[in-house]
Amino acid sequence: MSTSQNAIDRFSRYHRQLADAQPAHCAVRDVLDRIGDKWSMLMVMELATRSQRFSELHRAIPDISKRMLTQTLRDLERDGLVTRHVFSTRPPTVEYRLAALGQSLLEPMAALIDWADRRYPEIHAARVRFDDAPGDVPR
Amino acid sequence: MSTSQNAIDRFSRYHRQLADAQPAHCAVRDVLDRIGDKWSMLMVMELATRSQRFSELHRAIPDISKRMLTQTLRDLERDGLVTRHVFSTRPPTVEYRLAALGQSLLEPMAALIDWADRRYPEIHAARVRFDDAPGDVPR
DNA sequence: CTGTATCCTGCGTGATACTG
DNA sequence: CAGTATCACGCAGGATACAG
Repeated sequence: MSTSQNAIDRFSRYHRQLADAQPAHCAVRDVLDRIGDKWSMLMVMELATRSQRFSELHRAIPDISKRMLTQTLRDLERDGLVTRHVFSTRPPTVEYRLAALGQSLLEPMAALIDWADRRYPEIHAARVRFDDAPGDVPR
Repeated sequence: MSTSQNAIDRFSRYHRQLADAQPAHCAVRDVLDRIGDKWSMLMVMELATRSQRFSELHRAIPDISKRMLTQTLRDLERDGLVTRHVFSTRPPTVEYRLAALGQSLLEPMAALIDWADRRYPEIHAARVRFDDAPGDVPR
């Protein structure tokens, strides 16, 4: 729990700043926002398997629009998690690779995914229990 | 890297299902969505410090509306991450506690937050570099 | 093949007022 | 104190057409 404690403390400090109405830009919030967006982590995981081209990625993740594919890749590139390599062929070839920074994200991400996978039965059970609870709507 | 590999494999399987146009409900996607929402993780971290009442939480996280505070707590309760304890006083007292399931999320969350904190300088630098790059807008 | 440019919609969220 | 009920809105994200 000692490793969690640091994180918690950082959050507390951040919240205290907010309470004092200070702008308080928070690195964690920033990263959480990225984690949170619909496609970024999916993309990182996909590129963890191997470097891939634009259309390969599109095939790998079929339910993303080209618009979002482009935008997500651009954001990841901007943050230094992914690198973009253009080959001057006709038609053009563009390959996306996971940068070292992106690689380093894999470990903590995997920890979270393992948690999700292991705990999902419990979460699901809790949901069923909650939804079946008497006095469902009235509070 | 062996621990990441399992997670990656699970994602690949998930994507393959999607590619075959199967419904493919994914536990990971489910959990990522929760991580992604604006307040859930903030709340879990806050409750990790200590159990708190509704208004204490509101003071601790000043920039959340009562509406979202209620909703987030309800969702967390539904998922079994948080428990809700009502005391029949006047006026009513309600205390929210982190359930065991919620506690178990702390470790992987902390790993991610540590990553965010440690890597933020690199990310920030990458952004500056990207934004200052020549041929900024034209692609 | 690898994108961009528009247009459009829904949903997550905030603001405000009300209640037991 | 601990919520609910309503309204209102921005913007993330989808669909489609076009371009180098």
